[in-house]
Amino acid sequence: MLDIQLLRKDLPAALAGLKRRGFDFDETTFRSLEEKRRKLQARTEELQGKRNTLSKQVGMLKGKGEDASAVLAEVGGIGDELKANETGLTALQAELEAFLRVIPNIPRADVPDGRSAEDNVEVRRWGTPRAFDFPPKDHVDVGAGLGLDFDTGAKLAGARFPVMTGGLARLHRALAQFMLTTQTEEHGYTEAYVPYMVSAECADGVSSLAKFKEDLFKIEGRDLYLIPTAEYPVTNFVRDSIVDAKELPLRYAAHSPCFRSEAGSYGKDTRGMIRNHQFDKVELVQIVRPEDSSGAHEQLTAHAEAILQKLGLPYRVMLLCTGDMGFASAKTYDLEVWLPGQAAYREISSCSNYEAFQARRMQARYRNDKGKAEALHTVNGSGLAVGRTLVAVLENYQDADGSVTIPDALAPFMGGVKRLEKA
RNA sequence: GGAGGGUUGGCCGAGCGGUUUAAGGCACCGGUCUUGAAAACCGGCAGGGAUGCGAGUCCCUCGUGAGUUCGAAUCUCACACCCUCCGCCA
Repeated sequence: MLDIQLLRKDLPAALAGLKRRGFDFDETTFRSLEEKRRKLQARTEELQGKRNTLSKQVGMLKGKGEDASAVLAEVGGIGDELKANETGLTALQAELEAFLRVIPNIPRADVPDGRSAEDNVEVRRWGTPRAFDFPPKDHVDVGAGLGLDFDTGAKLAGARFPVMTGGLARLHRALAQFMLTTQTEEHGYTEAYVPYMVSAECADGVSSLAKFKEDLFKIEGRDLYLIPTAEYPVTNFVRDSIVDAKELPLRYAAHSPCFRSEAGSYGKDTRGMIRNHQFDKVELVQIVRPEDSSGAHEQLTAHAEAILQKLGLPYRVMLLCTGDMGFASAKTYDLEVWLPGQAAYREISSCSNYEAFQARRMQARYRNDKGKAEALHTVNGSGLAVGRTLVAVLENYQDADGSVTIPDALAPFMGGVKRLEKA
């Protein structure tokens, strides 16, 4: 959520920022709501003040045993108008709040303008794609003989649910373990185990539930949603609280399954494990002072990159343009891993700085040096998406005979298994 | 599923219709004292909002929402959440 003070004090600046990402801000509605609110609030507070003053007089008169009927008659006349004003004001404020909560974040100045992924900017590249002396297969074909089974997944739950068995399932587990261990032991994150469902309130704290409800799986009859990423529960650790500045920065790494309805992506990436309803991810979350978020964002991105480097997977870092960023983000880097089967770089991690946008939505604050409660900044990113990393390993480490060599970094987690071979 | 208890500021905790503009303590900040620190003492200290150049003034908030009342943390109703015990159960 944007700072309403910013909209009140410098609307043109906010509008310019929103325009960069192609958001059509309804200025007429906003100005009209604000004007109505201002007038109604002033009148309501005036009446409330009057009622409070007179009621206190009643108490004083009665305390002294004097007659209060004149004051009672006066205050009685306020009742109806006050009631109507209060009701109207509450409704108006709710309307304003709802209006504000569907406005996206303003991009940072260093985010390039653009309309779509075409306009994203490559920041750096790591590794050299391997030269194959045979035509590399994609992960579906490589995995077919190794325990990757979409037919069984479809029988159990429908399309976009993978089943893995044997060494492949082990590799999947090893990847998650490797990521979590690296992030906690080498990069200083605190491991977190979290609920895989969150309330509507939490969901609306990290993104806009009103806007993106269709992307989530809802639990029938309950105010609970399956999490699309561990960012949802972890970021909400600080919801409705004022964190002691001494505790900052907070840094958490959480491994969880992620559930996404993928509504609107029909026909996209229907093959394989690129886009599924359920996948695992190790998520990195940093909760920091405002002045530290930019540095934390770079650092967290490097922490995600470290996983790809240790696995020897070539990748590039893309700075997303204004038109391709997520709703809540002020700046986002995507990591794209090289997939020989597609001969393309594909997203495997997304690292964003939300600045105070999420913190304001969830009332997450800290006490600054002046002793005032101030909105925190939140930064997060995948470190990494486990399913897509498995895809990258299968495709990059495949051999001509259909087997897959296990990257050295995974050795401690594979119990001596060095290669996955067809049964 | 059944029974009971609870929800007050950053934290703990008093308060059960009008000297509560929410006592007191802890934490935190500033000061006195001290070689320095601790202790002690003195002072400050909830959040959000309206308005004003400003000093300030005012409004809202005691889990949430309704209700009673001139006036509600306090009384009534509904709901949510937490805790304890019983049952069931990985």
